[in-house]
Amino acid sequence: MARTNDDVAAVLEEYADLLAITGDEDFKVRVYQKAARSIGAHGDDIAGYDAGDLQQIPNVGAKIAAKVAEYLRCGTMAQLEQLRGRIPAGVRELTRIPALGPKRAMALHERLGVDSPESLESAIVAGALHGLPGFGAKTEENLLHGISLLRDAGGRVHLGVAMPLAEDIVGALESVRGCRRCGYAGSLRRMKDTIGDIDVLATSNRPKVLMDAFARLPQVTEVVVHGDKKTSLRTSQGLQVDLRVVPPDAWGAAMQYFTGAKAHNIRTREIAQHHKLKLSEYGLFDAVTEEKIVSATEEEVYRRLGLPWIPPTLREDTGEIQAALAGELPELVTEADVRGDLHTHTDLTDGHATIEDMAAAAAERGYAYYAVTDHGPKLYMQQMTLEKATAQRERLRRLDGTAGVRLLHGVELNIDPDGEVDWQPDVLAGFDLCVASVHSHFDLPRAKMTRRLVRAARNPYVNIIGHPSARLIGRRPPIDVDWDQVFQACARSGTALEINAFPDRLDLAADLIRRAQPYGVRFAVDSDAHAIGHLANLRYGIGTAQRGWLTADDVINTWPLDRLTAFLRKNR
DNA sequence: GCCGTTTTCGGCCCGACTGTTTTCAGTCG
Repeated sequence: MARTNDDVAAVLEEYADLLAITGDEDFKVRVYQKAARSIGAHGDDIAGYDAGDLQQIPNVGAKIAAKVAEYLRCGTMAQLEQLRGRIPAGVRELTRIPALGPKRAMALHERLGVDSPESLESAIVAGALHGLPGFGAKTEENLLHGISLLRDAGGRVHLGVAMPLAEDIVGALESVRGCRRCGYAGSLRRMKDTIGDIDVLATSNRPKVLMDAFARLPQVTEVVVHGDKKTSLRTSQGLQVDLRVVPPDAWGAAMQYFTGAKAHNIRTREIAQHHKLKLSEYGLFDAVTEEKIVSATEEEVYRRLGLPWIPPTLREDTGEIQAALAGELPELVTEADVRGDLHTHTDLTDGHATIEDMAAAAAERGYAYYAVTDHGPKLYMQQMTLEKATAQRERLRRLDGTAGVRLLHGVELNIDPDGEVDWQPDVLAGFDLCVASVHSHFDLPRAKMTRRLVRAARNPYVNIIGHPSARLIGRRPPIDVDWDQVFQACARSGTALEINAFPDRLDLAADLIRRAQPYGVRFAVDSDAHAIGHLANLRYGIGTAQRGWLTADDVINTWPLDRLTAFLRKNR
């Protein structure tokens, strides 16, 4: 969450990796990994913590607390430096090669002096691995392949890439004979903003038929592993897709198992252990008799662990287990709660559809209200003028009410570097709502950037800050802002923060949403649609809102129109 | 190295697949 926590988590992970490489005991490695996760997930910034405070964090004992306190004080830890001295950074890099872990990375380093993926490649080509125990011909081949994969690693993709691919694959598998149920799990079901691989789950009594069909899908470029229960393949985008097939009555247990983040699963399995139970993808079993207790549905599995069903979007081990135990899980906002979209475009500026077509599509989606918010004149290439905006308003008023949708006339203003927007108050007052967004000058220093957003939020006519961090996933980092100041300003002035549902934005991001919510900030989950097809992206925004633990009450476009219009008047 | 609703000692999440093994270690998720 907070920056310091991430730094410390990364340092502890590095320490754990180096311990594993040096062959230290497994449980010790796991303990540092566990502590790293706990600190990474810890709600408060630990920057000012002393060793005593640190020990209050789960899985942080006296020894780790001392090391972290040392790191907070000096910027490093003596013991980490010691390991770094023994193990070149390139050796840790070796473990990023698929199928090469700490043990064999160390063997390569000790026996052959290999200290980077590049030097491993040379060693293999030179035949230096011949005769090295545990490294046969097939392994050499796999390592060379792994190094080339690492070199042009596509990395993670956003939801807009992963979701359609997963839905295509699920659709194809559902039509295979013998397939009972099929669905995606993993980070995709959790609606994480980026996806490293796609996990697909199916039930069948004839797994082999399904596995073979999976391996023959047209998107496949490489079959990585191929078994009866698990098959992994790589697609042309370089994305790995795993298919797991379990017996039909294990659907719930398997879904539970393959949906949660690793940390969430470890927590649930630990809870099972405490109850003298064993939890796996096949079910919840009595640890002693091995007798199966439940497996058919996720609800049963959670219930038997003493927990309510936990929505997939919360399964990150960032407090949801404690909340579930305390009966304090939020009632998350869902797509069904949404009554309208408050940020959309038409072909008057950079949209692709007419105002009539967009409004009809909004009606089709069952919205009660719908805002058209084309760009203001300060985004010069859009050639907007006050005359055009006025003409659009008249056209929209004539359409208003058709098919039962209340049409709102809005605008997406541009926030300039000083926090000023396109028009003066007399013009802004003519709009039903104003979205204001940053579209340029992304590199201002933090203080200036913060002042810019705070000023925009305090503008009595600005109702929503659009895509607040201006990030583009994988292409542009978020702007540097003191978010707490912005959250405070938004809460006080009655300005909502947008959760822009465009899959390469998902902005505000879930961790910042969760930080903003306690300030009393309201949110608008908007599609920012530039075409009819984009309206359906809203689901990604809702997933992000859920990951930020939001309820429908936190989201202004779930409100009835009268409550929304009261909010839009701000305190004017 | 951490932790405790059988434990202050003795445990530590679980299972699948591959490759090099002749029964299993290493890796992955």
